[in-house]
Amino acid sequence: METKPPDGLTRIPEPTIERLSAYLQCVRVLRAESHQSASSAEIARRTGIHAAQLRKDLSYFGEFGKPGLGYNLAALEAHLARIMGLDKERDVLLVGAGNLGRALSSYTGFGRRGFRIVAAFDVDAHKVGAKMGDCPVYALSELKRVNAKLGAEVGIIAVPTAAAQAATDSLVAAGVRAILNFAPTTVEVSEKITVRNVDLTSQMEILSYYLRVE
Amino acid sequence: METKPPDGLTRIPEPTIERLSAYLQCVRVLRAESHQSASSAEIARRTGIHAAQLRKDLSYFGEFGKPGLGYNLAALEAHLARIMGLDKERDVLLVGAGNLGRALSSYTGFGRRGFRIVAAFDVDAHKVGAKMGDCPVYALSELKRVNAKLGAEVGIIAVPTAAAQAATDSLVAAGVRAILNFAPTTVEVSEKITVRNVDLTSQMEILSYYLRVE
DNA sequence: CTCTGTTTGTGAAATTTTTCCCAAAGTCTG
DNA sequence: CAGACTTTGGGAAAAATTTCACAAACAGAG
Repeated sequence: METKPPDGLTRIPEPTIERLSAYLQCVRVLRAESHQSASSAEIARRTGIHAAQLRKDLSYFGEFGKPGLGYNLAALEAHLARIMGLDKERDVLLVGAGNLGRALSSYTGFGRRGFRIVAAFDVDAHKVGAKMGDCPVYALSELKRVNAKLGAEVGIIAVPTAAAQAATDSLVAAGVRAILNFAPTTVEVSEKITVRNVDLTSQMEILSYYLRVE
Repeated sequence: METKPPDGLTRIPEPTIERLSAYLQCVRVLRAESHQSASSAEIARRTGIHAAQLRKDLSYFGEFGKPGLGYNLAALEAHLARIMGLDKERDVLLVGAGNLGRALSSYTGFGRRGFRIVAAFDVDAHKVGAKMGDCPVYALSELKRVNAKLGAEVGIIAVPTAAAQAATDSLVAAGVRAILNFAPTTVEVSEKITVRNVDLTSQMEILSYYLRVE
């Protein structure tokens, strides 16, 4: 168990990043159940991820466990949160005030994790001006101007397919660097921007594939 | 270009299945733009997936292209739909009639792809009896009884974390074989059942990671 | 302080997935 | 119908990711 150079250089595999979030979720549950510490085997059992995988994932970022004891959960949670950049609140812009947009704006899960939807945007003049929950709805054309004040770096796209690229471009022009895209289409962005696609229909289709075989 | 044994045996990589849905989406767009055929390079450009990847993915299922010409889009769409089991309508049960459940029930994207939410379930007696859009809301306890008639094989979980496992168990007991889980937790199911997790908060956390580096 | 239990972190092996590459197949032009 | 292009399918190489397996680290009991 040697010390590693505090390497900020080696690229972290994307699957690792995706699992980190699962570990964090698991650690929170364990802590809520008043556990003080847990072994990689215990976290593995709960998340369905292989224990060696967990240890290797964490080892990219440092040494957080104690042989014979496992991981101190309070410390691990703090480390994971810091690694994921969750140690500060993030303002979020929502584009699209339709059904999905409304549901997302009232979804409490984001807020609990420090993601605050601070403004919504829509092309529909009927929706502009009103509030959605306690989130003001602006005209899409106002996005850049509004965010000049807000300075949000995260955006959510909840518009129809045809409007997705334009919404993306508006967000990027306004300084947003990370986008959660619910439209069932690939949007083009410069490589500096991170986009994650959450295509509900695609998820259904994938389920359908596995249903296929009786 | 030799013929392959019509192998129903080789396991298809999961990433391949996930991409199949993206190809299908792309093919639909191309057809909507009145294209008759397209090369793997064209589809690759549009989806951001490597052309060789596309060809290999398709080659698991047969030979759908013509050298020098590419793929006939009408035929490819039909093949992809059949491969994914999308050649018939699927009834879907929705558990949870909260904000998210309501948004999902009114989401038109599912319907357009042949997924029909036929019934919703909730523990809250206030919600039971009313309709959500044109989808009836039943008591969760009625799920098995209701589905005895409906025979749906797909379920959506849109309940709080604490209720997710119980919702899953109800769905499985009622004969559901594929589940889309929006609760931010891993649910345990027998290996016969397919679960896909769509954890919105997790997606945000992953974005946060990539935002971290300035 | 020694012996027994555990459990970590990590090289190395195994496995999986992606990409390269090119012969074969087909189109198109003249 | 020959020659120039294009594009597929798929074997083989490369790359990425997961899993194994074990020395080293530490706790706790006696």
